[in-house]
Amino acid sequence: MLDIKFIRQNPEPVRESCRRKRIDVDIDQVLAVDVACRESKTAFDNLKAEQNRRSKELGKVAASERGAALEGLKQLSEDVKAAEGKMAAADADLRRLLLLVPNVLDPAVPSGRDDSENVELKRVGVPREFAFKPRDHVDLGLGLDILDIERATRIAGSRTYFLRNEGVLLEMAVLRFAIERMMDKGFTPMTVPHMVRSEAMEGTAYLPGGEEQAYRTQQDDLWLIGTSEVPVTAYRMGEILDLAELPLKMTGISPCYRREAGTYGKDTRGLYRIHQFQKVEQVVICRNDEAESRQWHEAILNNAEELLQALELPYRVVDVCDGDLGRPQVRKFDIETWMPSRNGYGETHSASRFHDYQARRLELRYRDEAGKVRYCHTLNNTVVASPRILIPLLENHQQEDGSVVIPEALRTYMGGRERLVPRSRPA
RNA sequence: GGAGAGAUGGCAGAGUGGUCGAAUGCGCCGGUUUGCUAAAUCGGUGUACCCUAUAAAUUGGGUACCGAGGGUUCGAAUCCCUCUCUCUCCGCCA
Repeated sequence: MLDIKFIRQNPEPVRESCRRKRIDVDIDQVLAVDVACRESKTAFDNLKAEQNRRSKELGKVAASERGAALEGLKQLSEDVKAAEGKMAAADADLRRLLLLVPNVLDPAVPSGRDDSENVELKRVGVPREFAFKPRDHVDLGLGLDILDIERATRIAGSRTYFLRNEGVLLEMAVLRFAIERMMDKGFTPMTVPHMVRSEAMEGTAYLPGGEEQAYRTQQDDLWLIGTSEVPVTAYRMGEILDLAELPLKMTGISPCYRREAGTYGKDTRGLYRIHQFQKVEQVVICRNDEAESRQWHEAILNNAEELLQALELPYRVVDVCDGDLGRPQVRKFDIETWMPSRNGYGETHSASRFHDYQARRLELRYRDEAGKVRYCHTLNNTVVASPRILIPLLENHQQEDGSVVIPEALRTYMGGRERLVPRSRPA
C-alpha cells in the first residue's frame, strides 16, 4: 500500500506505474475519494467536538435544567452518527482502492510485455554439452525410482507427485543445506503456520487479487500459504520495533500451496509447475532507507546465487520487466537455472524488493534515532524450492547410464551417497 | 466440542456511566544535586488522522483509539450483543 499523501503529491508517477504494470486502477477516483474522506472527517470532527463539549457541560448542569438542553443534544447526536457513517464509508472506500494501487517502479526496471522481455543481467556457469541424448527429470526420476507422478494424479489430481526413496533424501538434503547456509549468514530459521488469516495475506499483498491462486479452508476461513514469505514477513505485524533489532533476517521453511489457476496446458510435464512444494525462503526487514534496501536486495540475490554455485548448476539472472512485475514489487530479479529438458533457463528464484509497501499494510514499524515512528522496508528471495530445483539437479548431473551424480555439497546430507543409480521398480 | 474466568499505555496494575488518554508503580528521556557510579528529587514520556501556522525539525487546536465489531445513551474503558484471543477444568487427540 502506498501512502495516500504520496499519491496526492505524486499522482503522475503512480499513474505511470499502473500503466507500465498493466494494472487498471483509476487514480483520479482514488484522489476524489481521498478528498471526500478528508471532508467527511472534518465535518465529523467538528460535530463531535461540539457534542463532546455540550455533553460535558450537561454533566454539570442541575437536574431541573436538563430537559431543554437534552432536546438539542438528541438532534446533534443524530447528526454525529450520520457524519460518522459517512466518514467510515469514505474510509472504507479509500482503503479498498489503496489496496489495489500498485507500488511505484524503480526507475531502473526495464520495459516489456511479459517474461519474454525480461532483461538478462548475467550468466554464470556454462550449460553442459552432452555426449549422449540426455533424459529429462521425469525419465531420470522413474529410472531411479525416486518419483511417481502417474499414481499421484490418480489420487490427488493434476500437478501432484510422490517422491520416493533417495528422492526424499535429495529433497531434504537440498532444504537442509539451504537452511544451514542461511543460518551461517545470520538468518534466523523459522518453521511457520501453513494456514494464515486474511490479514497476513492482505498484509503481504497476496490479497486482494490473489484469491484465485490460493487455497482457502472452508470451515475456518484460513488461507494455505503459497510461500513462507507470508507468515515470516507478517511475523512482527502491528509492532513498533526497536532500531537495534533491525535488520531482521529470517529464513522460513514450509510447504507452499498454489492453485495454478489459469495455467492449464502450461508446463504440464514433470515437476516444474505443481500444486504443492517445499521452499526455504529468505526475508529481510530493514529500516526505511532506500540505499540499505537496495543493498539487501543484492545480498539476498547473492545468497541464492552462491547456493546454485554450490550445487554446480548454471544459471542466469534477469531483471524482471514492468509488464511481468507484480503489484507490490518495486523491482524484482529472477534467477533462472539451466534445465536441459527445456533447452533453456527456467525460473527457480525470485528476489523482490517492496519498499514500505508490505510494511504499511502490515503496520510493521520501528522507531528511528530521532524517536520518529517509520515503516520498515521488506524484501525476500527464494533460497531453494523443491522439487523444482530437482529438475536442474537431476538433468544437469545425469550420466549416460541414467545415474545421477550428487554434487559434493549435498553428500553429507545424503548419508555420504555420491550418486543415484537406476534400479528396477518393484512390481 | 462442553463449562467458567479474563483482555486497560513499553511492562505491572487501578478504574464499573460525565471532571478518564486514563491513578499508582516500574521502565525510558531530560534537569537539579553528588569526586565517579548509585541514590534522592523535579519535569517529561502512546499511535493515527484532520484543521492551522512554518522554509523546516515543529507549534497551536480538534477527533479517534482501553482486544475487534456492533448496540443502548445527550455522554461508554465502564452497560448490552457478536466475534477473536488467553487462562482453568472436562472431553477428544499426534
